[in-house]
Amino acid sequence: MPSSCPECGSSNVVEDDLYSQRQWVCVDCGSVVSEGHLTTTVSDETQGRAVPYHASTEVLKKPCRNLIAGFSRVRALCRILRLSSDMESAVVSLFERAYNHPNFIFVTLTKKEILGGCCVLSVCRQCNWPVAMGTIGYLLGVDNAALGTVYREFTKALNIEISTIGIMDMLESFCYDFKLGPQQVEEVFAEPPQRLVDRTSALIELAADVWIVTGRQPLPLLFAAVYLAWQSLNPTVRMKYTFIKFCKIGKAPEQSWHRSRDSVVKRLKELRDVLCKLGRELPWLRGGAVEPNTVVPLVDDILKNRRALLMRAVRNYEQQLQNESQTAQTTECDNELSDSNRSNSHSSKTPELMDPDQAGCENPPDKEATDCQLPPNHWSKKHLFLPPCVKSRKRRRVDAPQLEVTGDEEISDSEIESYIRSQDEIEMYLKVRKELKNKA
Amino acid sequence: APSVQEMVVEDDGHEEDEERIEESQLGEEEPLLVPRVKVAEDGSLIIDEESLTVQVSRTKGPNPAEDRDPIFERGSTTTYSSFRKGTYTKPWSSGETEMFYLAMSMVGTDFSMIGQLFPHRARMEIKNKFKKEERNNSWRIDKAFREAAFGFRFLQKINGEDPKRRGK
Amino acid sequence: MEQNNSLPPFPQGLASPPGAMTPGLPLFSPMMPYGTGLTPQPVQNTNSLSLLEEQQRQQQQQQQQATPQLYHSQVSTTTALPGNTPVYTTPLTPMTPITPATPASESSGIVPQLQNIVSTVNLGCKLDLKTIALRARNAEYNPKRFAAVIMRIREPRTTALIFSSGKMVCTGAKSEEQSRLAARKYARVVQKLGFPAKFLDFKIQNMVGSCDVKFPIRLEGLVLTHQQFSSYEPELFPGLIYRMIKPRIVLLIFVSGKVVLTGAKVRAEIYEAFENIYPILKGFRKTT
DNA sequence: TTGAAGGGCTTAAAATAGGTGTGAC
DNA sequence: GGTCACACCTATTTTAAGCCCTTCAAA
Repeated sequence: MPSSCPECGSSNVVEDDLYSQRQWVCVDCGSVVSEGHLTTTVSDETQGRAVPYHASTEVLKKPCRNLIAGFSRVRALCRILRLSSDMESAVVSLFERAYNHPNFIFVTLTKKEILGGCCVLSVCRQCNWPVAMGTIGYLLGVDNAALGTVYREFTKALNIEISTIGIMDMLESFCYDFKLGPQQVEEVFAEPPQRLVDRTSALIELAADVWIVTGRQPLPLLFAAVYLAWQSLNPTVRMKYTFIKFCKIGKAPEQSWHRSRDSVVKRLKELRDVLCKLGRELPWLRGGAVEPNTVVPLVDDILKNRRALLMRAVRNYEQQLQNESQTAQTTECDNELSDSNRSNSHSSKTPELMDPDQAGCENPPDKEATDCQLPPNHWSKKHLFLPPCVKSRKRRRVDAPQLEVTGDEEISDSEIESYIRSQDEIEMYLKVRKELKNKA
Repeated sequence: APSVQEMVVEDDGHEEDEERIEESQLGEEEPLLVPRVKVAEDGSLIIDEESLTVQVSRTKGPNPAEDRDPIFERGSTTTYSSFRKGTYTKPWSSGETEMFYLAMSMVGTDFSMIGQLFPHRARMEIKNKFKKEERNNSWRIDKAFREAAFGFRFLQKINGEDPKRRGK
Repeated sequence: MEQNNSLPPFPQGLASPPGAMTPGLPLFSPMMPYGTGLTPQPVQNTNSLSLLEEQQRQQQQQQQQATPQLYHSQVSTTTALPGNTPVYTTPLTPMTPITPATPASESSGIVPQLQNIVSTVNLGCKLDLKTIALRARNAEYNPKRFAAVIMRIREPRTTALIFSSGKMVCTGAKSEEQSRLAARKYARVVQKLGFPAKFLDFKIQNMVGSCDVKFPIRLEGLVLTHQQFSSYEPELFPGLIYRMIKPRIVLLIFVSGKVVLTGAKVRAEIYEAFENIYPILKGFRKTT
């Protein structure tokens, strides 16, 4: 039995028949220890290894410390994320491949560690094991952007099949994360997980249909959908509980939702708005107002009939549009084509956009907030359901008219001289710089 | 011995500190919820013994992953990281904005020096302010540039009397 | 001085936007039609398809078939006349059935707008950056932070990085000509400061364009059928990153229908890339 | 307590280049 | 241990939409 871990020196090495494989594991760093050294590389994983790294002859000598450290780190990650031994083997093998890939030889140690996380993520995705990218980043202690950058390089370099875990893959496990069993919460809060899963799925499907999913982070949306689902399954009691209270009732760890509260709230608003649009189509509600704060009790009915309601809502909307345009006819139509986008004989001059506040204008143009609204015939007006970013356009960029130049224009001396400091200015500049230096 | 994790800590040790606090707090309240990690003094990542024990005992039975039962233990798979480096800029007061334009007319587009004139503003904040003003009030930027001489005289004045005084 | 004044202003080969520069003439795309085999197409190669891939492909094909691409608000495009005259009416009913996607030879009628040009030029002499920073009002120099002088001019509104080697990078212009004019102005400023600056090897290094296809796009569908070109990680970035092989252009595609194109050396590449992507995007519009 | 608003970050491309991280030999 | 050959930080521009943070105003 190994007395200590060769990696971190800890004596906290335990026998572990995990996954019916008898092995010694360092509890502190996750290294798998055997006969005093690491049983690194799953060489039996016949995964067409490009480089037979330090051939099996000199295992102890060559693998540099960072590779060994990397192995224990990826193994630790695998254990934390409860990967099977097969998956862990695949991860380790993949990591060795990635570590020795020419693209990653000279990269920083940080990047090499992130590489380990990428291997875990990649294997998880291929096995449909629901792990968010953010989780890996959290465990590695790196920001998501860094992880994402390395992940892209990694998949490219190793020709890894890009397989994204969709929001639906995450949904079921996500719902089960909430502790809403009858033993865990008051009876009125309790909810069988499967019921929650079913309703949340329906909500997410609806959300996808009406463009709330695309381009958005999955987890805030899941939080919003689960919360709405939970409320709608017993509206009379649960409607008064805010999202945060729900998280506390369901014992969701605060760090999982705290930072994304704002996004969750935005998704909630979007979901409720959509539910309202559908709720208003319910025949038996004729005349009754459906507002975001009262729509939750209708969710059951809405989801049961969502396909029909969706079609009805769209049909009615289009009919209404048609009526409006017929009455308002005659007027000139559709200025879509005049958008800066469209073909113009002199594209860069877009005469419609003649900017009043050109250079040389002394006074504030005080036109300022000209167009915060969409043009009356914007294409988005033709559809009831569109990505929110289309409907809520912020101020249209008033692109200043671009000077049409040949590039060979005369350049006046005076213009150039306006960029040059006079002798007095230079002296003053030096003086100020010196004083700032002294103060610092 | 230089290890991978040490390098990481050097990179963003500050944020690591914050997370460390969060984690230890969490560990105390909900031992079974999440398989936990401890961050050692050297910054290395260590599996919490207790959660490892739990894990081992649970995996004695049929293996979840091998059974392809995604409902089994889900733990922290949905935990979000967000070690994001956000830099918050305090809003510019109108007085401060005036001083920004004054500084512009004095030293031009030397944002580093302007940053030194504004002790509580980093160089990047000055640059972002410039970009924003250029977008929304380009006429003022132009004006500041044209009035460079005036700014220069003003600088002479405040520099001679009290170079320390500035908008803040 | 202006040694190169007599050079053709735009030696890269002038490319008209498809249908844009020829008022009165029918739209015609000077670019290769799609389906030449040179442009990225939905994954068709059968070699090395994993089981998963195969499944995804089949799913996608089903999805595409089920996707009603029959409703569109697009009308037969005519040349836009100068002066904003609306030239067509949107049909009152947007339910006009059309032939399914990929009308290979039809132009989109949309012209990407150039947003940013990056160019380089060699001033051909060693420069003392401290002197430049001291004597130019529009300059900034922090050798500790960055080894170049950052200089800005007001017209064309651009920024330049000037290195002690004499090499210069000019950014921010919205056309090739603007970029060249700006670069010449920077060179003049340097000359005025007493350096024997020349104007050698001016070159456009990168162009960024953007436009709007005016319909929403199912990015999750696009990433499945074009996975070899696409990266879509909504956890990290809301847009889909599409790396087109020919022309070698990277596109950022957003659910809103907005598209950013970058990586071009000449504007024709921007136009060509957009004409390539447009019929693909049309296959993923599906509004509710 | 809740939201709204505003600012700055994320992604892509490309050149420029010194100083330094990184590992093989 | 020095050389070599990479990586990769600082910086510049520009668009897209989302996220995440702070501040401030109504309930």
